[in-house]
Amino acid sequence: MPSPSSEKTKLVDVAKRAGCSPATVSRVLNNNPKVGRNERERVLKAAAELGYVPNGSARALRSTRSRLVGTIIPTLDHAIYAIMVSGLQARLAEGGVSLIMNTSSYDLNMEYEQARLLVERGVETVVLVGSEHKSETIELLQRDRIGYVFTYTCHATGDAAAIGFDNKKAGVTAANYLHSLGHRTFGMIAGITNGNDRARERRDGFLAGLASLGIGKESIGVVEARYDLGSGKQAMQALLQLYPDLTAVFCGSDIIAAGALKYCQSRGIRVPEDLSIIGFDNLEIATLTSPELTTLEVPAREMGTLAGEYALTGPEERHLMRERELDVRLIVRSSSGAAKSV
Amino acid sequence: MPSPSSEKTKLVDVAKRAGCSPATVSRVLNNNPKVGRNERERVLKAAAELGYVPNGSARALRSTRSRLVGTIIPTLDHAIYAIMVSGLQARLAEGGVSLIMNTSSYDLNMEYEQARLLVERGVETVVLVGSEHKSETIELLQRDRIGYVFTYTCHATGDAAAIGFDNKKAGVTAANYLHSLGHRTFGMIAGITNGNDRARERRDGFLAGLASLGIGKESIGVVEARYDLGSGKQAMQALLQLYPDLTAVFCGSDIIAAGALKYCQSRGIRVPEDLSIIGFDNLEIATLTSPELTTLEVPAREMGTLAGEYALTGPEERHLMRERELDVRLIVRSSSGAAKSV
DNA sequence: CTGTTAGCGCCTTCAT
DNA sequence: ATGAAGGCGCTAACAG
Repeated sequence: MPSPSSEKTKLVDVAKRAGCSPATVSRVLNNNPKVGRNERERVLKAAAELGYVPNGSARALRSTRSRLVGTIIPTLDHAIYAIMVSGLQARLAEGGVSLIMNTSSYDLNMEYEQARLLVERGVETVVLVGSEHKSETIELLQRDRIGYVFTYTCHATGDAAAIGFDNKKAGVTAANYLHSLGHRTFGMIAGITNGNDRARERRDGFLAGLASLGIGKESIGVVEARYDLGSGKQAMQALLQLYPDLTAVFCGSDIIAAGALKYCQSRGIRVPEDLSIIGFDNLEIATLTSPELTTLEVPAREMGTLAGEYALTGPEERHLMRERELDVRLIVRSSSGAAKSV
Repeated sequence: MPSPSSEKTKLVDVAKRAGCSPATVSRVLNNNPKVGRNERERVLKAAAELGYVPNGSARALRSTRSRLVGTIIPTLDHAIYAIMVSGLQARLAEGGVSLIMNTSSYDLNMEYEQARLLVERGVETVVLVGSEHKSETIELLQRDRIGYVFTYTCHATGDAAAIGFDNKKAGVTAANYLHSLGHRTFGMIAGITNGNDRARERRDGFLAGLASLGIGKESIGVVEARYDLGSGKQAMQALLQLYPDLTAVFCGSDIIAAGALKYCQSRGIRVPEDLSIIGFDNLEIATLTSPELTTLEVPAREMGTLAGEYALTGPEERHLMRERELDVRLIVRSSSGAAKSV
């Protein structure tokens, strides 16, 4: 026989020590109100003395409540997602729920695989980014009656809830702002739009906004870039090569904008005198560059917190939180300015 | 076509459809080699047709293999941790293991609570930051024979493995570098050292390095700051107020350095002409500032990847990876320069 | 190679 | 308000 101290203590052990039945211990642990005060205290004491830690798997198996939530984000390398997850995790922890975190590398097939894993782990809710997903992913979730929320978008579809903002509207805001500064020739460095509805909608919103201001396609150049500094630089170079006349550039993220800015500085293009650049996200980096970046603020942490709130809300009351649109504020700093008068 | 039946399909259902016993299905699912090719294919086909997803809780309960790993980091808001987690998650995903992520807000008591939750979830390994933890936390893990790894440090203690770097050595490197530039009066903006062995060791290493170069305490000023831009600014202000003569400042992180730099710019202090500033981490932001930051590169992603590797390694072979010291490289950019000759 | 048997630790009726 | 008993879905023995 191994020494008794090396065996994991289980619920029965607590029951023995407290001199009651396993059922009573279980009730105490689950805050079942109909347990006498004496019993309750004896159980709690026994559990503490034994250093009892319940077995989550057994609990989940028996009760079908796993107290697990999953999230699949494109990447943790970009603060915009890390911060959302930060808010999500913090809120879930308050409710005693654990978060399983996965990344998809912006690949919807990979997202599906990760979703399968989450279902296997028995998560009760899945927090997704954007509203574009493989139909298999959605079907998988629906089949197992797992709740799911889209973030970074406010379009709820099917059983999904959505907690986010209107990317299209944000694009329009950027268009209006730059146009109001007198600009008439525009560039956009969008994120990769393939499989990314947020990037696509931002771009479409920007184009639609400009169109309704009477700006024709011939006055707008669009390129795409990955979300990193180097890609931002390259994209800016490509953009200026194709459209040398533009005086204002809207970037799909602050990282891209920072890269674009760096390129301009390396070529002696003055920002904002020669060229206005605005970003998207309002991350900490937006205030690190010189000039500081004008940008659109994305409520990343709040989306996470609210998604956590959603996950902690019982299935009955969830429908009340089906769609939540948060504001995207324009933050004016010094990377944007009036167009040079002709 | 998965049948639209509302009941969740379980292993027995797959067995029935494949015309074999549950045990065989289980074997196939677990890649047990002694299953005939025909059987295996029939099972796989049946599982796919039914859209079968195994129940992780039941598996974990029965087999004591949860395929779950947990991590507790101070915060996700700083890229240095987000990137480590990114590497960790990516490696674990390759092995079909899920990651439960928790944050402690640099609070060791909170870390303990989160550790309890992880134990409850049945994680097989816990990835921690630093080597300073409550004894209760360590005991908890040891009692349940859960493997644990320290990161951002290379001091393995007790049952812990360590995958990281030598913070003290890094501090010495900073001291040597700045001294070699001719500086003789130094400042340091350390991270909050309370409950943070990494911050403490960096500071101690810096001081020790200077001491062995013959620099007396009276020529060194030290303040502490939280890891954000604003705190960096304030700390720089405080430091210069207390020690107006210093010509070189070592910051505990790039964020702090960026804040310090911003403060200098706002006061017309030229960097590096009047003052050299160096950071720590080599995050993307280090190249966003003007001038770009000289800094010490922390192998954040690699630590995560290796910690994942450790977690995927069987208990028998783990001892081979008990201590792993990675290099911290000095990255010289333009925020540091020679001391003004007197 | 494949099937049968017996639980893993807990919660949840159903009794009392 | 408490106890007794059964089984959640799966896998590890053991047979054959």
